[in-house]
Amino acid sequence: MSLDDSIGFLINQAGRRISQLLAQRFAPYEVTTEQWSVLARLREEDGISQKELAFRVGKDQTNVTRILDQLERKQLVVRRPNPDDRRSFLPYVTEEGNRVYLLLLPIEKDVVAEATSGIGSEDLAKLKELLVRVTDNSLQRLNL
Amino acid sequence: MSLDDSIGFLINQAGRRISQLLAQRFAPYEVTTEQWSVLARLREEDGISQKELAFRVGKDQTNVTRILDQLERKQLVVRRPNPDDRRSFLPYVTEEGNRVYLLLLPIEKDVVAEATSGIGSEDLAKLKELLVRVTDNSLQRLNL
DNA sequence: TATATATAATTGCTATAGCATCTAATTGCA
DNA sequence: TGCAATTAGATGCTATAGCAATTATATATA
Repeated sequence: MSLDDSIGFLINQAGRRISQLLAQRFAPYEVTTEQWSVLARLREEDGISQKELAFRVGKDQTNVTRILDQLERKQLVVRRPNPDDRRSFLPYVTEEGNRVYLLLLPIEKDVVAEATSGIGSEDLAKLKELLVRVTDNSLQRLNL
Repeated sequence: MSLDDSIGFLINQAGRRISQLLAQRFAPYEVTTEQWSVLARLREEDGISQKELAFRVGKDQTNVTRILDQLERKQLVVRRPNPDDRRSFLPYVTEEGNRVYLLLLPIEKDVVAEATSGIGSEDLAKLKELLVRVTDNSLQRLNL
């Protein structure tokens, strides 16, 4: 029994490598892969709470706070007060954020295509399905 | 097209969740999941260089240096000078490291079993194969 | 053999991950 | 209504990820 038989290890290794590749391609634009994922999610559902956003990107609320700090510093996102709850801020993608998103989108697509080259569309669908399953199984047993 | 269609996102999300679950189970033993992976790999091939070890765990050499610092602090690993190259140190698992490894092994197996529950052995094999493919594809295109 | 080049490991830096804790605001219930 | 419990977000802390630069040693080549 080797480390290479551990699904946990294999998933994280694949994740590190594909993120590293994406990070290299994103580097000229000074946007990290995680900032990208938050920006992308936010573009799909603007104006949700940070807590909700954290859930939607599968990240800790603490991290989302800090990633939003970075995105706001770069003026890709703005936080506006939530009129219904004065504890809460709602993040929105700015014009510039939208522009950067559209600029990076094809780069991300390329990297995904390269990382999955040689994998048929059926296998790709299977891979996604199994990853979601692992995510859900883990989430279910997590003490959150 | 949503973030949820991105293999990169899905892999990293699954990786975060399963690591988080494993981290919760490892917490009482004060060993992190990444320390675990280095310890496990080192147990398979003692006495290789840190550079080689880094490659074998799919991590940056810098990180391996620091993870080894942690493992050495906990006396689970010792670094001995490489007699053939005075720039180099060779890490070895200690008795205590071996003991801790054997203690954590069944916990890791449990977590993997839980995270993959409902996935048949054929699909599991497929998942591993596809993850290795993604890793290799990404590695190939990385500027290292 | 002298010197330039390359290499192993470390250190410094920024960003992410996640836990515990804090503050301010909201909700629940006596 | 009034106060306790809960919640949203932020902050502090440690560990990991990866890049750039540093130090010490090895290797290659003029």
